[in-house]
Amino acid sequence: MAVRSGKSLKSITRRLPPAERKEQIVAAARRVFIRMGLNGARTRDIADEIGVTEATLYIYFKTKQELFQAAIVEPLQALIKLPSMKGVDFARAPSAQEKRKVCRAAVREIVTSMADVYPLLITAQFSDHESGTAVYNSDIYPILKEIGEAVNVGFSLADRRYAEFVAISTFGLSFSLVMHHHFTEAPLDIDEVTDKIAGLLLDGVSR
Amino acid sequence: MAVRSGKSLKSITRRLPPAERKEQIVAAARRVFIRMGLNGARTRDIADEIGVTEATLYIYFKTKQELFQAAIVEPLQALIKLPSMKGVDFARAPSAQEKRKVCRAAVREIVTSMADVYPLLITAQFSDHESGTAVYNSDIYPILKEIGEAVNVGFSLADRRYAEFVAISTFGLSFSLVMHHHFTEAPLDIDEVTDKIAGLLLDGVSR
Amino acid sequence: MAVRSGKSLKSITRRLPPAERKEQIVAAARRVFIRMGLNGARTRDIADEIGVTEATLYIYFKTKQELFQAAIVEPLQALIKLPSMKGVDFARAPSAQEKRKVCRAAVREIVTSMADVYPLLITAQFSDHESGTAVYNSDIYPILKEIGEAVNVGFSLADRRYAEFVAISTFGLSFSLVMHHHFTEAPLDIDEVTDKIAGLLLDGVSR
Amino acid sequence: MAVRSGKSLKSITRRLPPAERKEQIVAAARRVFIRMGLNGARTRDIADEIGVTEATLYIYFKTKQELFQAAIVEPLQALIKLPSMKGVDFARAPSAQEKRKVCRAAVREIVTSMADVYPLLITAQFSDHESGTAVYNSDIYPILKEIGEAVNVGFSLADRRYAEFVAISTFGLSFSLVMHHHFTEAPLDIDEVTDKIAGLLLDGVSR
DNA sequence: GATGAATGAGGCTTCATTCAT
DNA sequence: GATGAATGAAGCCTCATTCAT
Repeated sequence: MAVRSGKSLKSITRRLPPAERKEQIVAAARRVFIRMGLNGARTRDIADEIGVTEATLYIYFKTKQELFQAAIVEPLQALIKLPSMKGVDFARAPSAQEKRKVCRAAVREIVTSMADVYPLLITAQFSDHESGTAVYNSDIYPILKEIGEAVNVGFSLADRRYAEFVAISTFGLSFSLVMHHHFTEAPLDIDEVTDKIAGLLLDGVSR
Repeated sequence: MAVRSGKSLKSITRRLPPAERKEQIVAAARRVFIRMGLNGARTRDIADEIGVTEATLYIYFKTKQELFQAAIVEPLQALIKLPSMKGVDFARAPSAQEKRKVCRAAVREIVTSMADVYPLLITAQFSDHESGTAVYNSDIYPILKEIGEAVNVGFSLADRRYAEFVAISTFGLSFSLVMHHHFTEAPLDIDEVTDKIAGLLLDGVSR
Repeated sequence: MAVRSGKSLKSITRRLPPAERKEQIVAAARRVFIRMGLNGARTRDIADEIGVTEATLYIYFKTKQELFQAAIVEPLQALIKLPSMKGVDFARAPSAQEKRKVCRAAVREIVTSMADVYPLLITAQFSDHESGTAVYNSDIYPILKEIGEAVNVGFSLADRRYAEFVAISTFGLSFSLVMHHHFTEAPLDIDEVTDKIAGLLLDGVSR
Repeated sequence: MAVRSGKSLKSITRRLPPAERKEQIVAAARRVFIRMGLNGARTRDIADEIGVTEATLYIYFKTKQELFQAAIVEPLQALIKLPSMKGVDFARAPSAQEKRKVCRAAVREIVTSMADVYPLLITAQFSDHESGTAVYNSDIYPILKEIGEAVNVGFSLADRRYAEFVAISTFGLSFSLVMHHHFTEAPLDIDEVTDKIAGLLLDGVSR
């Protein structure tokens, strides 16, 4: 009347196809890196997270750094490229009314993206000053510039630097609100936030 | 001019008054923690920075954590309390004109503070998730609430949550601009930034 | 000319007759052990050398030690037994002239053998002191003794110990010359070396 | 009747002057490296040998390699340079009788040196092929050449290559006899060995 | 027979921390 | 008060070895 139980609980996950295992490791690493930062994260913790040994990590990644790259930096770069202001076609918006709509759509996209990107962003950016600087200048800033261009066109701003300021501001607004919700664990209502930010950008603090 | 005996160059710094030495250590630690984060910083580096041995650090601080507290968290808390909206007396500002002035002054204070606080802030906040959360909820958020209150009164906003949004936004605007200047190493013109932020808050993106 | 299906280049070698595969593994192991020593050699390197996985090695050998035995120690023992002084029949050599010839033949055999044996010898002997001692006492020394006997008879030496000295010397002469040619990668002319060694043994340094 | 014993046995050795401790570590490392080879030696074993922790080793040496260098390679180089054939002034030896004496003195020096050098030599030379080759070509071979020159002059040999052969032979004779005594743990009588080797070199196997 | 995935044990090295001097 | 020597604990990584497929 043997029960044929699956050996130990652990063995349930044993022997995964490489692609799956790799993805599982990346996901676990991401969680741990986000929680602890690059230097605070222990390979041991990452391995434990999915019930494998540290040695297994090293079948798929040569070093902890490489795993950090795959778990944090690359996804960040991928996510960041996505929202690029493709749909944000201020120029073709005929009326002021229309422009507000386009602006709101753009803000929504940025906020949505920020919600996903935030944990990766701060992990990549603030794990140490040097690599954070690299990420900002090669990945974040170019996107901000792009947003600036769009804004420039949309609002017919004469001043390049002001356009950049607007882009950075939009980033800062999204960032701070997402950060707030991360730290306080309050839920994040994207539509509400979008409305508020768009309102602020268009008209300032509403009285 | 006496030959100042042999010893070593290092020994010139020997035997400092305790308070001075402690301050020297705190300053060195601050530099290193800011550069490397809590986990990336080595007690060795901190000691080297001022030409003492690691053992000396332990005369003044029981653990690295305690040194982090003294070098990063406490100064952050101190700096953060300072600007609190003491001068920001919207209520008493008679005209709209006057209110703009008061608002601008408040923003200036926040930006100035942020410029000082930024390195401490990200070091304390993003070294690891847990202690970052603690700092945010016990130190940052209360200040934001306070700012919110002031805004609330100043702009006669009915909505508490909107006031909070404005506070967080102001934080986010200052933060992002200071961050930008940190990463790009471009100089930071506080007056210019203040004008832009205040303008944005009061009227939205200017056309 | 058929396209020989897809698979991988590697798979061409798949499924070898056991004896062949085993010999292939032994040969690969020998190369790697000679290059890196027992402790420096990695099972990974041995497997890579012939395009199989490490697991395959363990089908044929229980441990790395066992593989070392099969790849280095056993061949060494086999090679060492071969030359034993079968043809070296000093006793029956009638004239002095004849004796010189016999001696020269014996030296030639030893040098030839040393050329083959040298890499195995140093690998087995110097990988670690303990097992090196075992090999020397159980495999090398007995042969040297045998040579000593032959020499004893051939030169009618009264002294056993002197005969042993001659045997060890012959070993040392061959060893050092082969070693020299191994390290300097200069070619080894066996006849030339034989002549020189035999000359030295028979008459000393020739003037 | 307190015995005032020195705490634990271990603590007897605690806190040594750096130079002393360093020498102690080098000596311990030498022993272990000689026993186990570069790759077989464990830093753990070296530390245990003198009752310190592995961490202590790393105060004095940056890596295991560096320790190997200091414990094996450098002493080897130092010892090897010593015997150089300073006193071996064949040229000025007037009679054949005199020359035999000089030759004997030279052999004695080489044998003595070999007795000291042997363990270092095989450790440095046979730990792995690559670094062994380097040591042979840069340290051993030049000395052999020098010996060859001396021999060349002493015996008025026309042939450079033959002189080199004599040098290598002398090395091989000393090496094999010392090796024999190392492996068999028989005592080594330097005078006896010298006589035999010198005899062999001068007159060949004596009948 | 061979592999591919995985592991346990352990290696080298670093680091925060201690303590006698 | 400061140091210099030392350490315990742990970190990253490698390697021989196993085993289900």
